[in-house]
Amino acid sequence: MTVFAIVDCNNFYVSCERVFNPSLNGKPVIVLSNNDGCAVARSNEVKKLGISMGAPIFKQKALIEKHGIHVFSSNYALYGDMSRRVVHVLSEFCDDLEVYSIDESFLDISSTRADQRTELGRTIRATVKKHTGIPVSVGMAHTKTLSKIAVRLAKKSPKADGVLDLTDSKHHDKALELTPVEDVWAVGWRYARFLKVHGITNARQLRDADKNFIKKKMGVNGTRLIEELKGVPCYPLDKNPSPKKNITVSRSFGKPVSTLSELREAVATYSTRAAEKLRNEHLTAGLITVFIMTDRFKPESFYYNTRTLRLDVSTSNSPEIIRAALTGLEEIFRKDCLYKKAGLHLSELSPDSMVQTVMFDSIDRERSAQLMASLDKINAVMGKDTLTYASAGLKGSRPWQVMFNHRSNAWTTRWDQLPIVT
DNA sequence: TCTGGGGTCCTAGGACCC
DNA sequence: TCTGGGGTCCTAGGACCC
Repeated sequence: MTVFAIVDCNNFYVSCERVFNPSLNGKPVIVLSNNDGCAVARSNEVKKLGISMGAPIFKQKALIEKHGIHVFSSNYALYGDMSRRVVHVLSEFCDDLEVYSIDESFLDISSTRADQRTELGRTIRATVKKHTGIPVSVGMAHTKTLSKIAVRLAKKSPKADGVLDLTDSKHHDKALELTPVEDVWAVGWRYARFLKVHGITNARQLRDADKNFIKKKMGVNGTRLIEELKGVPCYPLDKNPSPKKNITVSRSFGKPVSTLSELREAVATYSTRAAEKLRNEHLTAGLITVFIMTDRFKPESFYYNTRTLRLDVSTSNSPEIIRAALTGLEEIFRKDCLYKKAGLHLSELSPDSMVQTVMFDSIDRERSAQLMASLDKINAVMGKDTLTYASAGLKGSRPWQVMFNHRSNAWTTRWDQLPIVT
């Protein structure tokens, strides 16, 4: 029988900040979303104060001051790099590894002897800490869902001390009882509300609930969830994630904008980023959807619109994507609106080796591919945005640009921001 | 629910076909 | 134009994840 281990980084973004600023250890720390909007990572000290995940930060001002909470803007360059380092360490323990998210990986540890599993967990924990500075927790079980329950308890229980083996079903009743239903993987707040109304408040009750009743509300995923809680695996380890099906680039603006020219700059900038993502994945897009919206917390004046355009030939060429996006933008732009956010989705993605060209194609695809490759290379070597498109506007004169008022340094990915040992 | 961004999967319903 | 069953494809919307 398969045994999954999930390795989960504790308070990941906060831990990354602490690696490069150890004086933050033991202190309350929050990391914010883009535009410094809401809390996306909290240290244990902050969790105890009752600030929840996703809490809008402007509502927490008083608490922040009272407790001297250290607040950081998110620094994805740093977190992405630290994440790669953690995965690198894990890959030395296990070839069968699925990188599930920026701070979680599943390992197939079926070949480890039962009486050595906890020891393996401890070794993984110590090694990741030693090589990266990041504290992790480990949960083990016969299904992914149960391993998530195990890792949650591993963090909470002082006795477990960060590692919990939940393969033995004799511990299941107790563990599932200790897990509120809203903390079960695949149960969001809407399903949680529904389940509680029907008297299901913990994972044990969910496991023992009537399958058809759950299926009616939650569909096949509900059925799978119950099976997984019973120890029957429905989700295998996915070592090679299938290629992306959509690419989205969107941002809330640092300040609301009202003019078409500012929106054009923003949309051109996002288009450039989206095209880079495509090329990184060796994909091309056949469909592009552009959208703009005003402040969604002001329903009286809310405006949202999208336009979808089909590209004649599936492409990852920046200028073509910019052109299509701007065409769509002009169709949905409305005067007298204060826009808060814009973005684009790319879909109908296919490998760039399989592009179907049309007869009488006006673009020299080979040449433009070479141009894009050179551009990506220059930006990779000289720094992001060394070469950009004029339509994206000039750096420094973009009022719409995202605000990061509390950003730490990109300690590991930028030469000018390396930590200095004194 | 809740003031970010980037994803995935599932389902219901409509259009259209034979 | 309606009557019937059965199927596919597409899209929008809803739910979830981190």
